[in-house]
Amino acid sequence: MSELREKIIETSLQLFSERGFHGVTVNDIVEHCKTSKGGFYHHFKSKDELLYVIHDTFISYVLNEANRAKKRYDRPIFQLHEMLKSLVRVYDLYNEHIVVFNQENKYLKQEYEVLIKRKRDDYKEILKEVIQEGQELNDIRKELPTTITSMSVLGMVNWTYQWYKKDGPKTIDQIASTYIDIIFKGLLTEEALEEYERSKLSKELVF
Amino acid sequence: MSELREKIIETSLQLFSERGFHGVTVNDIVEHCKTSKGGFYHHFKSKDELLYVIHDTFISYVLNEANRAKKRYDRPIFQLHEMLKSLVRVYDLYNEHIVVFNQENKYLKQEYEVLIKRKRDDYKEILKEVIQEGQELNDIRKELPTTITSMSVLGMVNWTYQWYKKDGPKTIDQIASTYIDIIFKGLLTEEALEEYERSKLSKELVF
DNA sequence: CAAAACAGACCAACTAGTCGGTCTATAATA
DNA sequence: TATTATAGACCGACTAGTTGGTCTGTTTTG
Repeated sequence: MSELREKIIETSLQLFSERGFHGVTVNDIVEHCKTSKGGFYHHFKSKDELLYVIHDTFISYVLNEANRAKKRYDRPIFQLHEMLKSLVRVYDLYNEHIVVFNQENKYLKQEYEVLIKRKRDDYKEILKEVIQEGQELNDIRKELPTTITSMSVLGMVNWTYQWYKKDGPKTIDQIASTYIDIIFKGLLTEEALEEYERSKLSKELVF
Repeated sequence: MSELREKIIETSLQLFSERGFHGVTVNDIVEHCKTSKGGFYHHFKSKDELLYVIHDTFISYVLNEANRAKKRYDRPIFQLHEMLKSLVRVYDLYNEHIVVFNQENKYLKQEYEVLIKRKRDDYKEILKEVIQEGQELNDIRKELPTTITSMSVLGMVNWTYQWYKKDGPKTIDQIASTYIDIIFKGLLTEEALEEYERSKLSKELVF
């Protein structure tokens, strides 16, 4: 990987997350990088491609994490636990990517938008499946509508991009465990919740 | 209120929510309205002011609803119940406003941004207070960190703008009651939850 | 008739993207 | 080894097009 290419991504990540995609010109980026238009367009076809690269980096990462979570555990609620943990922990790795991802996705050019949408939909589908399977096992309350429930969970976690700061008063793991606490108490059946509490004590699940 | 002014707002609401603020030009708006630049700038100082008006309409409405909820009930968890209900029900009234509000707030010019931020912060503060008071009364679990909890709740509800469609398979009241179900089971203490269930049966709280 | 409402030609500023060219490093050649 | 050839990385002045906003009228209204 080229050094300049990485520097352009880092810089635009910071600028985009502060001022938004349309609040930053290509000139702004190259000035901050101490490079030139030529340097920029040598590495990227367009400003839109740069936006796509940022989107793809993040969504590919969490999608991969979700698939690993599904493989690592066989019980849906533990898969869910792992998915939530990784989805929140990403904030310490890709905070700015996430801000841009959630803020600017409407501005992706169609050719890129379809690629991102596919992965985004894949992620949603995995989450929905996990919840549905949890319901079939009577671990998750059957009276909850599956789709709304999965969007609730996703919303709660994804909203983090609006307020999370790395140097804030709470660590990302504290935030994650609060989310998981609320979600598991909210979704699980009494029996499953008791079992989950026991497995926490026995350190079967490490945080 | 001028008729053209309303038409401009309606039109831009639709266009902004589809293509984003920067994906719509003033010319696009006036063409759709069958009016002219003169017409537009007679009613708005700038495109930015129009964006502000859209933001303010929505946030002022929900802020007002929150204050009414606080007055109507004296017990925090009932205030919370009412706040959530109104915050979700707004989707059938201001769906497009909300999409724009959540998508384009970064592009508000500073003079407008401070005004919106104040109201937004007011709303968050009310929600946080309600949850804190609920904790003091032992209605809401004391082990939950107040701030993260209130942001969780807000996130879950606010994320709705990402997927809700008026003509979708679920009514807004079904969605609201699912949210409330999950949140109340997630946040309330056992005793408070039992009481809440009883008051639902006795129709003390109507949905 | 005066003031408000609207029309639309026009402008100045800005922006993404281009293109001919340079510079450096490594490989091929003699 | 000395020289030439080639390729990739990068430069920056320039362009073509777009956009928000203005300004001078004209029409409508009370």
